[in-house]
Amino acid sequence: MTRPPERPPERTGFRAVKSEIRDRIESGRWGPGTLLPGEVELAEEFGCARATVNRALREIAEAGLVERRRRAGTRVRAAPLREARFRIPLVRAEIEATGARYRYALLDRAVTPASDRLRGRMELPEDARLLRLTCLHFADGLPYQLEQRWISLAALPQAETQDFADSGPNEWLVATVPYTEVEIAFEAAAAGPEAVAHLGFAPGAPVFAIERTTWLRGRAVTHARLSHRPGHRMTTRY
Amino acid sequence: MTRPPERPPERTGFRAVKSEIRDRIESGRWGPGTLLPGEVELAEEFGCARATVNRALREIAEAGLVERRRRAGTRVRAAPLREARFRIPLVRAEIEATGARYRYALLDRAVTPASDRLRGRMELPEDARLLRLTCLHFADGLPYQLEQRWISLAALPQAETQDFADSGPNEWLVATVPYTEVEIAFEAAAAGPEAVAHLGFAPGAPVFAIERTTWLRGRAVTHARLSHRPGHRMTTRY
DNA sequence: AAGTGGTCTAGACCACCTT
DNA sequence: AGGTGGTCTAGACCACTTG
Repeated sequence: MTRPPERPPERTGFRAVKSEIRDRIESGRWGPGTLLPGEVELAEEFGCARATVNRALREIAEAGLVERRRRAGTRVRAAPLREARFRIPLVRAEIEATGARYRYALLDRAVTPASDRLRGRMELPEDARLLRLTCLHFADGLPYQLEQRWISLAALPQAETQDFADSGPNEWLVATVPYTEVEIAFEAAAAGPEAVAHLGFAPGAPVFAIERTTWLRGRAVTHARLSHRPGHRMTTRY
Repeated sequence: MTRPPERPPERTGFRAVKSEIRDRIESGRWGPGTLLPGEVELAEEFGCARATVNRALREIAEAGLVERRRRAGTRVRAAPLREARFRIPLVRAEIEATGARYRYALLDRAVTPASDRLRGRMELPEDARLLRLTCLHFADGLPYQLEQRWISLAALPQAETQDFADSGPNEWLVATVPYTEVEIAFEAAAAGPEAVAHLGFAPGAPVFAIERTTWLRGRAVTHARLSHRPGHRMTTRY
């Protein structure tokens, strides 16, 4: 048996400093509320420049383990404020990553005015016109995700001439238009008629749904509701 | 009307460089796939040190807008790989942040062997003993979240002597034991008997549930299943 | 082989906040 | 008022990777 090419713990550099400091926190040697030594002092201890300690501490602070304030110094957080990060990839990538074959189908396409609910979510004016698409994404021939999408024709008039028959609107969108703001929401909802018809849910069964809205410089671009097949779990580990 | 103390866009520093570069990407001037100028060149353009450009670009890369490789340079990502970040605060903080009054109740407490499902989730040995707690968190007197928690007594023997009558296990845990790894999962599940009894769900109704497991240096510490009251939405914006 | 980003250093000035 | 972190600079060496 040969070992995988495992990196030895770094002996120098900001990674070494970072990992040593994390270790002192995680081992309890520096418990919650402890005031850490100043950057200058740590730099002396580790035999490096202050900038190196600074980078290590900055990253530890970003991770939520410590809190830094001028003049007050760096303190171990009482309740480590950590974030869960989820990557929300294109469905195609998500499906192909599991080794399954991806297939896409457009179920419906229409131009509509915006409903009140949508105008609220997307922060749209009253007379907004939207392109509404209903799509289905398959993994190995089985329905995987139902996508209900609305595209603002004010922001993206060229969407009206796209037919979206062969590839999904999400792929077209990411290649076409950048965005500056995103809102993502997760919820558990009762299966509606479309989820029943296309995902094989019993009426009222629990559906895991993601809603995603994007804006470009304050202007709503698109809103999507992604409903997943029964049993879907969204997981992250860090 | 006075304006809020709005910060003018920075004129110098890595923030200025960062925001200018983001702007060029978001405006489409540097479209997907574009190779950016090198750090040296950008430093000349912006009249700053290379380290300043480096920091700006590093942060833009972390945000997923560009991809950097030695020798190859910095490229605008074709499909911006962006992450959704969720803070999962203590329920108490979550409730009090809305202005509501927080109340806690312990419903049940027992020491049990680990079920197969739990042993899988927590990666526990066969003979593991767990402290199982069932708790309810109220907002303004109404049930807000049902917490089903298991604590490994091998990792945390002192949990056995805690009674958890007055404050929740999560608060005790964050103040007592650090962790190095977390797994978080979201799902939509059908309301079980406890959600029906305590959260007012109809049997089988959709419940938004978060499962969270933590380890300290490879050793399972605790696992929690948090079920939310009807209509709960988890949202993030960036 | 060479050019790119990755990192470190030593020094400096500054903004901010706590005391 | 003074000490802390926040940031910038100029220069240097290094690691990686691609041509």
